[in-house]
Amino acid sequence: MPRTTDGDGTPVPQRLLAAATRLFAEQGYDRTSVQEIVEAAGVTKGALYHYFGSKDDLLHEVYARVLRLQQERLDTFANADEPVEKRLRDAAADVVVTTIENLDDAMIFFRSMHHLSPEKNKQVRAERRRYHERFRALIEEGQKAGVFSTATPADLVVDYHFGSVHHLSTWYRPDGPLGPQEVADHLADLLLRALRP
Amino acid sequence: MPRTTDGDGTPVPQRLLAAATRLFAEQGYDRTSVQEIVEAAGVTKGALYHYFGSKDDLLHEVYARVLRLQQERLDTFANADEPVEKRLRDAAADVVVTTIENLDDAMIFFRSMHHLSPEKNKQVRAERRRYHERFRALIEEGQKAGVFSTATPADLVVDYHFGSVHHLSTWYRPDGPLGPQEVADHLADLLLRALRP
DNA sequence: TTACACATACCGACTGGTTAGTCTGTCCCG
DNA sequence: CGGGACAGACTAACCAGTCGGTATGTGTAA
Repeated sequence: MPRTTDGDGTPVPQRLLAAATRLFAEQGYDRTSVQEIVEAAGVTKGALYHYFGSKDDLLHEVYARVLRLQQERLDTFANADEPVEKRLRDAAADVVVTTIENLDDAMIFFRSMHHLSPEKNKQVRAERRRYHERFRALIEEGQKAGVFSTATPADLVVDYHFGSVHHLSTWYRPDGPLGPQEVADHLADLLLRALRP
Repeated sequence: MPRTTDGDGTPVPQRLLAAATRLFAEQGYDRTSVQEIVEAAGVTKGALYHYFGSKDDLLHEVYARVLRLQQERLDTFANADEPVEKRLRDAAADVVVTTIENLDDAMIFFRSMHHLSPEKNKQVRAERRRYHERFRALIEEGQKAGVFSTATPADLVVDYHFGSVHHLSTWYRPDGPLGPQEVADHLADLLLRALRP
């Protein structure tokens, strides 16, 4: 029997990633020692450095996972066979829901970018830009079609919306009065209302 | 002659605070060593610990300064003798301008909250809430007066706007195409448009 | 079927480097 | 001459990453 799943059934690399995600979100990247991570995952340093090249690598994995997920979802909504208003609203609301459902990831994402090595940072920024562009294209499409106001540059509108998404990890509490879908509907509403011609 | 102003004319405590602000924004709190700060300020550790109790204290001072400034400005705009739409627009635009003009402060503010000691963190949160409440009151006033839509709870609207303010330090570049006032006008526009009944 | 080689999956003591904060002492001013 | 304003060496703690070692499974050849 390989030790890869010793104890519970989850493979060691995933246990490490999960522990790191939680600890990075709770205490920040720099305040979390590798020792804490391996203890939380029930292994030792040997295991961590067997699967990951560095502590930095672990952080990078978190980013890769989030980016992949969000890009996939955006593409699905953006390419749907629906009027552009609905596609934008659905995409805008969805990113809110998935962000709330992975608040730890979101916290890390926006708070720890600068802890990545310059090289990995660049890579993440590039992927992030792709996401941004796709979202912007959606808005520009609506503007050209005349269903969205052109008063504000599409770029700024995207940053406006993602600012609020970013901010979620600061104020949203699962035990608060609003569920993820409710918040998402409200925020998508605000976006669409701001875009009314 | 006291050494307090040795070299240039700026007093040592302020030189330290300025150096710390810049370095915290550039590299993050944890990645900035006390040694770097004192070197940048042209003094030694003795001087720093003569004026500040800890590295944490230095960070706290940055927060206190930002909060004081923003609260003052908000109060001025919110209590002006103008219709509520104008007061909200002015306040919303002003916070964008002052944030852009102090991007370093903003960067630190939103990225380093969790580095403060629990006690100081609580204090900052409390002051921040006061600010938030004042802003919310403005929106609720407009909603009651019927000039703003009541479709979205005022709380959420505030978070929506401050999310975008928060986000500024991530994407705004002084050498970009838009000046501070232009960005502020656009963002205030988006807020007011979203609030149209 | 057994025996041996080899790889994978880890363990945990150790190292080299860094850091916040302390403390003793010096210098100048009133 | 007393005290505020520093200087700078020192300490105690911590931490990322390394490395030699061990255990377990797998392929293969006699």
